[in-house]
This record gives sequence, C-alpha cells and structure tokens, in this order.
Amino acid sequence: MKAAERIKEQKREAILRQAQEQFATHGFEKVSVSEIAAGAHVSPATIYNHFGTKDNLAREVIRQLLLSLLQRYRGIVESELPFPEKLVAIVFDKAEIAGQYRGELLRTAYEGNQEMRELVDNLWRTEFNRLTEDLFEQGKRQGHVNRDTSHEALLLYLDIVRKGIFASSAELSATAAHSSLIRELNFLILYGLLGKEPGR
Amino acid sequence: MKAAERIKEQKREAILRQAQEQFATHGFEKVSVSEIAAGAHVSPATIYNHFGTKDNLAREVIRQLLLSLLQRYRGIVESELPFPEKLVAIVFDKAEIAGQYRGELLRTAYEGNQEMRELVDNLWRTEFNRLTEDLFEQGKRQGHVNRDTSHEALLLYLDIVRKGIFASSAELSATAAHSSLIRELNFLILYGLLGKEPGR
Amino acid sequence: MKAAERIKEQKREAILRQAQEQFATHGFEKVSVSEIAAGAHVSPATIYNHFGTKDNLAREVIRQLLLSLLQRYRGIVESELPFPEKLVAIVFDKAEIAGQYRGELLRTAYEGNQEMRELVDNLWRTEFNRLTEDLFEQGKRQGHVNRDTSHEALLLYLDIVRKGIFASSAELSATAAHSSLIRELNFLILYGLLGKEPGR
Amino acid sequence: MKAAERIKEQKREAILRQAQEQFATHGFEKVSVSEIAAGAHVSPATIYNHFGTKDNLAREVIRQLLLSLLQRYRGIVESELPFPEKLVAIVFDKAEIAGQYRGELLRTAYEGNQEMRELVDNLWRTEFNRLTEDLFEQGKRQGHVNRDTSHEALLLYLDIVRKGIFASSAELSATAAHSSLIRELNFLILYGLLGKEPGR
DNA sequence: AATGAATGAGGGTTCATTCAT
DNA sequence: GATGAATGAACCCTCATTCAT
Repeated sequence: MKAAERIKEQKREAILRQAQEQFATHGFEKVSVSEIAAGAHVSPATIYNHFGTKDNLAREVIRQLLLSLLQRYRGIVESELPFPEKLVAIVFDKAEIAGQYRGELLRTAYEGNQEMRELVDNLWRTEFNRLTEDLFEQGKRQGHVNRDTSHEALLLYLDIVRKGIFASSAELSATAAHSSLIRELNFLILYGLLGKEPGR
Repeated sequence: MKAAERIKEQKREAILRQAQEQFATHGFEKVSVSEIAAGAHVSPATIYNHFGTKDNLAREVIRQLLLSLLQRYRGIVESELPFPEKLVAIVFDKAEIAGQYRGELLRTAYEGNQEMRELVDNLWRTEFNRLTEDLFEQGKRQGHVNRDTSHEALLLYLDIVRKGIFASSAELSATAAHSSLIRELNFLILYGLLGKEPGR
Repeated sequence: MKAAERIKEQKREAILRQAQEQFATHGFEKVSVSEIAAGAHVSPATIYNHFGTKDNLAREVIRQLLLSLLQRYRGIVESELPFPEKLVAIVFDKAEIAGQYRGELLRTAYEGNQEMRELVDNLWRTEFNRLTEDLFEQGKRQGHVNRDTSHEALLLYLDIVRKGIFASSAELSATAAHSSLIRELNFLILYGLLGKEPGR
Repeated sequence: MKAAERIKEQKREAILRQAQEQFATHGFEKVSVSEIAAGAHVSPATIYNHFGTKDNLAREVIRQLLLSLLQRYRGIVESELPFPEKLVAIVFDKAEIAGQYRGELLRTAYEGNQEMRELVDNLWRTEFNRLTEDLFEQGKRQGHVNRDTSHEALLLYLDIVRKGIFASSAELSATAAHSSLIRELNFLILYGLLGKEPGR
C-alpha cells in the first residue's frame, strides 16, 4: 500500500510540475490538458482523477506557488541581511519570476472560484502584507526609510516594481550578464529617478 | 468606385475597433472571430478577406496600438512641461492602461511572426528609446538626473515602473480617489525607497 | 441565394429525419451526435450550427412530432367516421407508434427546458384535450358513451390505452396479421374485460 | 470461512440494491458504475468481480425484478379475492410501477444478450401467461368474462392497460387523491369506453 | 468584395473497464 | 477476494478557416 501511495504522489507531482511549467511558458489557455498529460507521462484521465478540472489544476498550481513564495519571502524578511539588501533580494527574487504569469492565471482562478479567492486574500492580504510592514518598520527604525511615508504607499511601490520586473524578466535575463546595469537598476529603485545617493 | 472603397475602409476599421475592444476586455483566446464579426456587423469571411488570419488581425491591432502609443509619448516628451511632470505623465499615461493586455497579445503575436517581431523591435527599440533618451538628456541637462546613471538603466527602470503600474492598474483604479496615496507613489518613483526629497 | 437556402433546408431536414429515426430506435442517450451526422451525410459541426445542442435537436424533433401528431389527431376527430371507428382510429394511429419513445425523450427535453415545457403544455394540455373533449361530446350525444362518465376519466383511459399500445407495438406488429386478434382487442377496449357487446 | 462468504453475499446484495434503486431513479445510462459502487460502499472493481459488466449487472437486476414480480402476481391470482378485484389489483399493482423503467432497461439488456432474452421469454411467456390464463379461466367459469373472447386477446389487453398505466404513472400519482377518478378508470377498464355496467 | 454555410481539428471531460497490490 | 489508481475510447461541443455563390 505504501508503494502505491508513493507512486500516486509521484504522478501527482509530475502533473503539477508539468502544469506549472507549461502554464508559465505558454499561458493557461494555450496549454491543453493532453499536453500536460503527455509531458507528465500520464493519461489525461489521470489528471481528471487527481484534480477534477483544468481550472482546479490551475488553482492547485497557484496555491503551491503562493505558499512557496510566502516561504521564500519570510526567509528574506526574517534574515540577518542589512535592510537595503533585503529590499534588493525581495525585488529580484528569482522565484518570483516563475510567477510572471500569475496575472493571467490568477484572473482565471480567482474569478472562477470562491475558495481560491479566500486563499489568495488570506495569504496575500494578510501574510504578505504583514511581513512587508515588518520589513518597512525595520527600515524606518534603522533610519533608511522616511518615517513620513505611509506603509500603504511603500507596499504599493514595492509591488509595482516587482510586477514590472516580472514583466521585464525576458529583457532582464537577456542582459543579466551586465551586472553593472543591474547595480544601476538597484540604485534607481532605492533612490529613484531624481534621487541622489546620500553619500555621493 | 470611391464609395465602394470608402465602405471597405469603414468595415476594416469597424473590425479593428471591435477586435481591439474585445481583446482588451476578454483576452485574445477568449474572443472568437465570429464574435468580432458579429460586433462589427460583418461576416467572419470578411475578416479573413481583410486580415487573412486571427493572428494577423491581432498583429494589426497591436501595430495600431503601438503607433498611437508612440504618438502620445512623443507628445509628452516634446511638450513644455517641467521635467519631473513629464516623468509622471509618462508613467501614468492612461492610454497605456488600455494596453494592459499587451502582455498576452504581444506574446501571441510576437512569438508567432517574424514580421511582427521586426515591427515591435523597430518601433520600440528605436523610436521609443530615442525619445526616452531625449527625455533623459533634458533631465540631465537641467540637473534633475544624475549624469553618472546610464541611459540604459534609466530606460529599464522607467519601463519596469510602467509595466508594474499596468499590472497593478486594477488596485490602483480602486484607490484612485486616495490622491494622497498617488502623490506618495510619485514621490517614491522619483526619489526611491530610501531617497529623500532634496528640499526636505 | 435561393439554391443555397434550399440546400440548407435539405440538410436541416436530413438531420432531423436521422435524429428522429435513431432516437426512436436506440434512445436519446445511446445515439451520438456523430452518428446522426454520419447518417445525414453531414459534419457534426453542422448539426451544432443548426441546432446548437444535442438537447435542442431532441427538442426540435419532439416539436415536429407533436405538431404532426396533432394534425393527424385533428383529422380523425373532425372526420366523418362513425364514432366507434374514430375511437379505434385514434387508438391505433400508426403515427403514434413513432412516438413510442416519447416517454424518454420528453423527460430529457421537458425537464431541461422552460420553453419546451410551455410548448408541450400548450399543445397537449390545450389542443389535444380540447379535441378529445369534442370527441367525447359527440359520443355522448350519439348515445355511445355513458353521460355519467367524466371527461377526465375518459381522457385518462384513452391515454392509457394509447400508451400501452405504443409500449406493446413490437408484439402487436408481430401479430398484426392475426386480424382477428386485433378485432378482439378493439372489442375489449370499447367494451372492457367484463363488458358485453350490446347486441350480443 | 462461513463469515467470509456471508460478507461476500452481503456486498453482492448491497450492489444489487443500489443498482436497482439508481437505475429506477435516473435510468441505466445516467448512472455510472462508480456511483453504484459508492452507494454500496464498495470499490468499482468489486462490482466487476461480481458481475463482470455493467450490462450484466443490469441483467441481474432485471432477473430479480421479474422473479419478484412473478411472485406478487402469483399471490394475487391464487388469492381468495373476487375476480373483478383481482383484475384491479393486477392492473394497479404498485410494484409494477417500480418497473416503469423496464422499458429502457429491458431494451439494453434484452437486445444485448441471448441468455437474457431466453430468461425473459421463459419467465414472461411461460409463467406469466400461464398464470394469466388461469385467471381468465376463473373469470369465464364465474361468468364474468365472455367465453368467446380468446385468451390471447385478453392477455394482450391486460398487458396494454398495465403498460399504459406505467407510462402514465406520473399523472396518475399526481391525481391519486381523486379516488373518484380512479374508480371511474377502473370502471372503464372493466367495461370499456362504450360498455355499460350490467346492473346500472 | 462580401457572405453564410460547412467543416476538420482539437479541447475538456466522462466512464466502463483493467490491473498491480 | 477486494481495492484504488490508471486508462482508452468516446462524447459533446467550439472555432479558425474555407468555399460556393
């Protein structure tokens, strides 16, 4: 019995891995269940036994993604890094790039399903935001961040930059070698278009 | 004969208008050619006479979008606004929000077609970038922008922030009323997370 | 244009004929749209262009059946036949046998669709019943039918016998040759199990 | 070992009970083997171990049904009721209503299987008919039934009325309260549309 | 040049059935 | 003997695309 369960679990994960990969590469609509099945060396019917619906499969992929994202995020926020480096780490966290397609996927999953909405709301609007507030509290306490700036605005800016980086990830990875460009980009994110580095 | 040509042109534009609208609202995959045809009071076959392919239609929609975008952009860059306001105008240009779905559309169009790729590359990487360089040259000349920062990095940052704002446009429009939040966001974009406004 | 419309109408009718035939022979669930399509020398997609849904197709089949049934029925009731022969004609009307499967089909169509329900209710409970009442009024006036028997009961009995004959049509047609058996059956329907023919 | 066999028998019967119930409620095609399995707290594979095929299961259900029907029928025929009441009891025997769906089931089972055909033929055309002949012999001996009417015709009429009542069972149960209607219906079955009750 | 009808290819999904455990 | 997992085949349906008119 143990062996059978292990095999089942392996298939389930193969399916999830394939789905995650293909959705990320080609988008939810462009990937057929048969393709995922083929990629996971499994019959389409097996996918339905496991997840019931293509939509459900997508939701499960998102759930896993969000959870792993949260874990990485918490790891960074609670690490011993200096505050500015935490910011940079968060903004560039490669794992997030896997979430590039979250926009599209989330819309599909989020709009179609009450349960999913609750999961995302709970996770994102509670856990993520709480962690981010902790982070900026640190930043303010250590004098890096302007005390007058509201948490709301900080959160929004961080989110925008992250999303923009996902959306640009193709170009970014193309120029990844130009580490000097990345350094400059970091600088712009931290000090803005018009800002000047304190010490300069 | 003039009349016949005018009618033909009107149909073509009705199709493009419908396509642009529906793609933006429901996404490329979710809109069928028949739906566009119905919306434009035209037979599906007519769409094929004009554009040959659904993908081609999408490409034409994008082409128009890019061209109009470029025009608006040029308008802002060559306007008489003070430099920081130009930046803000560009970043928030509402028209861009109409292009929110470009991500999805572009993928479809860009990946599938050599010609399209060339168009986008020419337009974006040439025209847009040249305009943006002009802009930052202004900024540097007027002392707003650090001379040491490369144009490449400035372009990238600007692009990231714009894309991030598209991706967040739902949340943004929800909180549009909170103009104080928007003001703070502007500040963060211009002066960064750690920066301090010169005069403060 | 006329030719095209004629061809379309021919295809539509070929589909309906095939559907009616196959549904009657094998039942709604056992017949696939592809089979009907093959039988009508048409692509499955064409069936969907014409009827939208397998259920809808079934509904259309029923609608036609009911309407033709009503017409035959009216023909009999309003004919010049003597009253007892009208009864026999109605009970045995061969066309009704085509409706053998109405039970199953009707359930599917009736339960699933408001519009259908209204059609059936209107046709059956209004037209059919009115005609039947006319019929029995004749019978009572001519002294054939007991004035004390309610129309409701007469209707019900007639319906039961008709449905029973559909259900037994296989056996009946097997013994159709035995016209003496049929004559006896007529007698039983008219005078019952215990009844005695007036003149005997 | 006795215990093991008893358990096996219990499962078999649970499966049959579930199958009978679900087939009667939703029809053969609409019920999946998995649903029956779930209802009987058993794995689908167990059903296949016991019955080999969904069709086989249906046949077994029918076999049981026919046998129990036969028993009830024999009970009525051999009872001490007066003849006319026996007729009424048979015609309205509620158990038959459970067989309402026999039409559909029988078609599936009967058409698909030689063995089944033989069973039904044996049971129905032998046992049932013999009992019915006994019944009408009683009726004739007691002077209720016309001696000139052939057994064949009496059998056929009885069958027709019974089948018609199944087919109308929905409407009948709807008006079940109107016992006066039922009384009238009985009268019509016994004395026909044109007949007159002897004593009246 | 425009159309309406027709279709091939493919998509999501279900289910009777099998098989290793 | 019983099971849960897996699957092949089929089903209903959609849609980009073509073609006769």
